[in-house]
Amino acid sequence: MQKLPSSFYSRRTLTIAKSLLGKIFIRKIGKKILSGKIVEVEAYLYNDPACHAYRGMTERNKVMFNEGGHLYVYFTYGIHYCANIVTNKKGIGEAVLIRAVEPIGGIDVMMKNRFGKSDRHLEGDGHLKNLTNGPAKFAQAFGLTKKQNGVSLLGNEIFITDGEKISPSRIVATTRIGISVAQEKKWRFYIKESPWVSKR
DNA sequence: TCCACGATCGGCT
DNA sequence: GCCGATCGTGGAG
Repeated sequence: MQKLPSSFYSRRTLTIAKSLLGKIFIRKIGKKILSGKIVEVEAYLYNDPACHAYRGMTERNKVMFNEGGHLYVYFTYGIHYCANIVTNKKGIGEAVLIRAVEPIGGIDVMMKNRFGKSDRHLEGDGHLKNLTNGPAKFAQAFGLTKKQNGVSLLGNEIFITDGEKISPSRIVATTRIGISVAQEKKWRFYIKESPWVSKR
């Protein structure tokens, strides 16, 4: 499958958010290849009070001001990491949060990253569905931490490829989760009826 | 320098 | 359904 080019990431953030659904997020770790189909995202725009970049550039959010096509990973609640795709042109400060993926390859590694082991019995539906159905769960399963903050998605370690084409009628737009401002904006997008979308 | 709080998750009631 | 964990960040002073 084709790696998405820089032109994919330099468009309008809301356009990118919707077109990321169905694409394949890939991380290579040594010989292992972790992959998952993106099923749920949220968009964060520069003039949006819920966006980390809303108040301008800081030490934490400076990666968001790169040109689209970089990974922005941040630490929150003293425990979790969340991973975003930086979007739009250099200096703007926008991103798309990956909220959930459908695991495809490297499930044994994801199991180990999430639960500390990869025994076959853990691959029962309970644990499998709980693997990547949330932003911090996805980051943990794919081993994304501050070390990956700022990585280019045009390189060979972490990138996104073409996947399933999702028709507009299968895309649901709703309000974003877990924010205290700009709660009216319907900038959370997910694939209708996907079992891998986060709860709530 | 200080301190309130967060783009969450999992365990407990 | 609710609540606690746990700490880096940044806005306030």
